[in-house]
Amino acid sequence: MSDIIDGIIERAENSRIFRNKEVLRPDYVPGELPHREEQIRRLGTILVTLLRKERPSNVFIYGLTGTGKTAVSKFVLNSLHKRGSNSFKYVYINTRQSDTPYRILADIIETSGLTVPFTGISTAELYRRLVKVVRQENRIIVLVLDEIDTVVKKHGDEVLYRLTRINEELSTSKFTIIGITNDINFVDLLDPRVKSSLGEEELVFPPYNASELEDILSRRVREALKEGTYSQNVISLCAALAAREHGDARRALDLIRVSAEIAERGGKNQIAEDDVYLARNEIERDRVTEVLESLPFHSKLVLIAIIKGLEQRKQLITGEVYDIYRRYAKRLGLESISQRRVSDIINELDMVGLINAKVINRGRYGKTKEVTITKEIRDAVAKVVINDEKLASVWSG
DNA sequence: CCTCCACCGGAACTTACGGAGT
DNA sequence: ACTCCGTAAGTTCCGGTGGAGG
Repeated sequence: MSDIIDGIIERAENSRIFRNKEVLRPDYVPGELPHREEQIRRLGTILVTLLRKERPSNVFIYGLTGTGKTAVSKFVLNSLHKRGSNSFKYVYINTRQSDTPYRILADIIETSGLTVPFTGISTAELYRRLVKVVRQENRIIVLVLDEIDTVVKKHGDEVLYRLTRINEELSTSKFTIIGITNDINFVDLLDPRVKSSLGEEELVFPPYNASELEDILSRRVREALKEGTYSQNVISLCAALAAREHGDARRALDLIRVSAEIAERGGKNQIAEDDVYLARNEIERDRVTEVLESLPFHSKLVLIAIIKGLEQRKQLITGEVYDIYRRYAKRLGLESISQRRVSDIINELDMVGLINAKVINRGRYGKTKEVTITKEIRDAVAKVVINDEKLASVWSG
């Protein structure tokens, strides 16, 4: 057994291309963040008061995915923590993973070493426990809520309101909240009280342009890959492809990492431009696979109905999707879901980026949603679907 | 200018489940 | 044993609604 692992490690150590793969992973916080100096300075200025044990203002951070919001926040907080670890503690929570008030509270409490039952206890009780825990901490707690828009969209802003109000129940311990969002319009959903309290300070992260991305990649790659394994053309290509996606640095890093993996698997010593294109497809396929597997059965069936329907017609509307879905469900001997639910599923599929759905008005012929899908995703779905017996039978039959 | 289609989408409720507290 | 709780998936009910066609 262990020799299998040894073999893998050995091969990893003897990599032809990688020097340190970690550096290219999305959650890696680099020692330098080029082109984000301004944001670092501003966030740092807001948060230095932590070292004097004073509560900093709450901060709101806007910016699209892969513009360095999370990295800068972690970077600044880590740096300050090194200089005064007793004066504050910080808790990072991604609200995409912890997407309910209950989970958020549980996560905060758990950072103090206590365990909280997964379920069974009321949220109100959790607030009580939180206050108790925080009181014992006796220092400032910086709460970083990443992708804060996802909770608010699902569960409203009450959690935020209550968290900002916790300060009033405390004497020595204080909460500071850093809210990170990539949806700029999201503040409009907030209660004015929450809005003003949370937005004491605001920071905007603009997207990187192609040359900035190229610079970022070049620096990272120097650490991550061995010399002579990559050309400037390959870097430029990754940067250009990522720049097309609104300047997403995460995407650029993924591209170069997967390109390197592909080159390595092919036994090559150098990354070619073709590897980058292959990487792009592979990333897409992996994403689709992951999303698809986490979907409930009926959602998958609706997706197949959409794909199959689009093979017949140029465009599809909700009613047509529902009809096709119903036929499939019947063929499988399953009870159908309501059209209302299918409408929601279409929205969900749109949200995770598997399809495009947009509401259209066809005057006399009603208001509905028009659904489309890209060829890449259709192909990726086709490859995943054959692993499920039921789905495969519908797919081919 | 009005009608009316084919849905949209909010809200409240249901069911099934795993677990807590007492 | 019994009651209470959150989550996930789904249902029922129902008030909108943009614009082509009369």
